[in-house]
Amino acid sequence: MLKEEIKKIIEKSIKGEVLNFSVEIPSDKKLGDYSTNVALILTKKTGKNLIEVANEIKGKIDSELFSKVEVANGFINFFISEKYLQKQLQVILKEKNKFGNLEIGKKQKVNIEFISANPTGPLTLGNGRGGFGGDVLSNVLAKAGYKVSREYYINDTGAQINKLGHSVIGDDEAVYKGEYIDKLRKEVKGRTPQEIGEKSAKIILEKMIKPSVKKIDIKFDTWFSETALYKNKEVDKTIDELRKKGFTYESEGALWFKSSELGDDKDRVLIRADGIKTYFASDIAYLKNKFGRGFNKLIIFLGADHYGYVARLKAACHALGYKKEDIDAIVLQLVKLFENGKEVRMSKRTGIYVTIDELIDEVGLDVARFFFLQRSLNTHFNFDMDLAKEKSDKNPVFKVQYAHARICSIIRKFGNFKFQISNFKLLNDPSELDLIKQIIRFPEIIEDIAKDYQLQRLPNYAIELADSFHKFYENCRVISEDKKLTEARLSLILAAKIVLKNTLELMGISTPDKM
RNA sequence: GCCCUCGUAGUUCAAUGGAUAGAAUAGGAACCUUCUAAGUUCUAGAUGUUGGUCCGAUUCCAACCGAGGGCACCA
Repeated sequence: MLKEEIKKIIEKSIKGEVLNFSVEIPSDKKLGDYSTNVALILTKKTGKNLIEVANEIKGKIDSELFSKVEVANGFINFFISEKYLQKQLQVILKEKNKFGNLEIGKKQKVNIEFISANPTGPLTLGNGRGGFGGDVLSNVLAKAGYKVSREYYINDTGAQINKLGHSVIGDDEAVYKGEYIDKLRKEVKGRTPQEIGEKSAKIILEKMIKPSVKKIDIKFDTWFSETALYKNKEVDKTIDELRKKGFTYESEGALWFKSSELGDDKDRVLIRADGIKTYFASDIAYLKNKFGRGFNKLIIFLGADHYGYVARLKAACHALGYKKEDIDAIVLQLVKLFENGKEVRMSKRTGIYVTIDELIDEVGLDVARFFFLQRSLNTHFNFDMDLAKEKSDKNPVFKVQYAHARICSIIRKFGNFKFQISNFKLLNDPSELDLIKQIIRFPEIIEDIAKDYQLQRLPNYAIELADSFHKFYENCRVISEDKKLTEARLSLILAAKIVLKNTLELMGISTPDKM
């Protein structure tokens, strides 16, 4: 990666100094393609004159990578040489859809658990947010060299299921409402609320949740049932282990976990006084089960309303002898629903919600994915269906897809060709070089997301890449009388196509050949 | 009361402590005889408040104001 290479060159020129400097892309193109603050940091440490230090470092930098190195305002700015950029095209055309594959994951096994909505009703907007996030993060981590497994945890036993049973029966303990409950009432027969609840949960999972998951194009490797943890006695075994290790105590008839000793703000009940095990008990067993399957890292998507869970999960993790750092909890803020400018409280219990299916039917999957992914997961999200519908035709995803379609159209028109590396030196129009600069950023985007999970980098990058292509398209005609130039430009747009496709596919968005 | 998240153009969102705060939409003005105008070019417009740290703060710290969430023998 270019950024890494530049960093190494700088480190060489300041040998002996260990500094936490950065290399970044400046906001203004006039300030170079990449820039470093190393002189500012070094000056602060040594107290020497800034300009002198910067020039001294600049003097030691000698690389074919740069056409120009400048000192300005204490920053050292690098201008990438045309030769280097032209050479990169070859790399992309050779690697094709493998371009951007990284090895930072070192094939470590990662388990990503997301959605995991209770089987008590349809998937809603919030589940969509988590669903797209989990799916795309999985894609990115896989690209970064991790072995990724997608998992959906089904809470198919316990209090919620009992309440579902009551709701289907329609007695005074009913909590869930909606058409699907009325439908289940006609279909499901059973002796007890528990039995009816369990049967209903199965139907909801198979007939509602799984089809919705398929509709938003997510494939889970594992659908993990909570009931299985009880059947295999894993919950009991886990509680025993905690007991033996001295992390539990009895009080007022209940069994408690000493989570407060491990970073949580209070202790938590594992077995209630009435003998019923809490969800937390099975969640610990589930945690142990996941580590037991050999995962090096667990990523868990949680809604903000489950935020309090993070501390106790980490406490449990520690108690069982695993490292807290091996669990990454991603908390996503809730989606608020607006209608006609007013907030409407979403709740499965009141029957007021927007389902995933409705969203996809209204705006389409590509728009929905792009729309959700553009927002950071920890920002509060106000969703207005009318507004979303109105704006969906103007969603920037189309601009990105359009760039891909335009490229396909040109290639269709010209037909097959073989690229000649020697022709790449003809690519020296500013818009051509800009496009190459955008294209080669792709691996850096993957790396950044793999590190900080900020998925919105992906749609943002996609827009910038598409913009660069469209500008190139306006400035340079691909198919012309000049055979060599035509071939060079065809090579360029082919490389752009590869990266556009890679980017869109990571987001789970289609790549149309025609629009 | 304690804890977490958020507050940026009219609107919806970006911005590893960096230079003139970016996009997209909505507004104003241009560009199709030329590989797709779902595009391009120009224009106007924003960091809740008050302090602090720093050469430099949207970013870190403190307080305040506003919004959401969490602090159960609920999930």
